[in-house]
Amino acid sequence: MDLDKGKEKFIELWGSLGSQWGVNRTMAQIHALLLVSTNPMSTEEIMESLKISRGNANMNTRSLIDWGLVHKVLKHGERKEYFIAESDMWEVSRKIASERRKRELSPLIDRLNILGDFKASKGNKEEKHFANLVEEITEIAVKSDKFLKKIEKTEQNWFTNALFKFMKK
Amino acid sequence: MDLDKGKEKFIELWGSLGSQWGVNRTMAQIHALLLVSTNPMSTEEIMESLKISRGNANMNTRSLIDWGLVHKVLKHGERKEYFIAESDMWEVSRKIASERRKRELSPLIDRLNILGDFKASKGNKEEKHFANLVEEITEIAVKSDKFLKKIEKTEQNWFTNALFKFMKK
DNA sequence: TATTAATATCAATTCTTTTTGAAATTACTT
DNA sequence: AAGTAATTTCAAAAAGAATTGATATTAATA
Repeated sequence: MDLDKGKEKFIELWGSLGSQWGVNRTMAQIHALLLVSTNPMSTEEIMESLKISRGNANMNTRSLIDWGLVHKVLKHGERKEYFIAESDMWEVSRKIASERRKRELSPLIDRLNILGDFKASKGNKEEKHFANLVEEITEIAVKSDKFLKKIEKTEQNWFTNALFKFMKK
Repeated sequence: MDLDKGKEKFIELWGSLGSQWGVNRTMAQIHALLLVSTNPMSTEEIMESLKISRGNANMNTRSLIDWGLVHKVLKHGERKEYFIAESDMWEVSRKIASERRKRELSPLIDRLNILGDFKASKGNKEEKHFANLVEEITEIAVKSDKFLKKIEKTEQNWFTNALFKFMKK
């Protein structure tokens, strides 16, 4: 497989994966495109490469910036903005974990706490069952949240080592 | 908040969450309904409770069974099938992790390996960059895969304890 | 083996999400 | 401050995903 073919396949792969980590196809494709590119790209170049509209390119590039996965680069003497992707993949994983925690886990915990008002009234079997369910889910959500927060703060090597030990048994 | 209102809120919450873990709204709602219910429910009852069509109820109930999150229950002397949800939430988490690993991580690794043929030809800067990227992603995917496999096999208490220690620092 | 009661299927429809592209806005440059 | 080159916005269109419901299939009973 030659380089261009490889890049193309990679963009395709990353795009189809996007939905798995909470991102639409175009956003994932732009990300992939910038990941494989060795130099910053302009909106025009992104549009051209992926055959997408200006609006689409603009919106999704900005989303990637919001996620912290892509950065603006200004070229000396040029008016146009260029974009470059964070290419340390451990850092990328951290950013995605962080963003999803904020967007998904935190609101979940808030909403579970509302249902948790139930804990007080452990009356009949039905109520116990429900209270217990909410409690268990809350516990898992809170633990996951802590776990991800930890990852966010952790050094790459420390983390991989710890994980490795952990997996050894 | 009274019990029925609580259950209703829970079903709504779980349904809206579904897409985050790779499942459609109805599938998540049926799951929630069976989780809060203290006794097995028939397709009719599910249709009625959630106000959904027979086809929809049937397809999504079967998906839940495929995921291992719901089981068929046969009532003595009755022709109808009833459904019940696995209600130990740690077990539920494990099943979801397991299923997603199989559906998402494994195929990803396969596809990355194809791109990885590149590793051999570390020629110019461009090729190095790309080979390196694919390698890093593969490494993360393989580590995650191992991690999830480990969780699949692990006892609940052992796992939570280990995770707890791990998070302590 | 005919009847009936249930489950499963899938083309058509509805609902949701993404994408387009033209117009509005912003911000350099002369 | 007028002109130009870029970015941003957003209503409408297209694409994609989920749902319906009528029909087909399966399997239990008489």
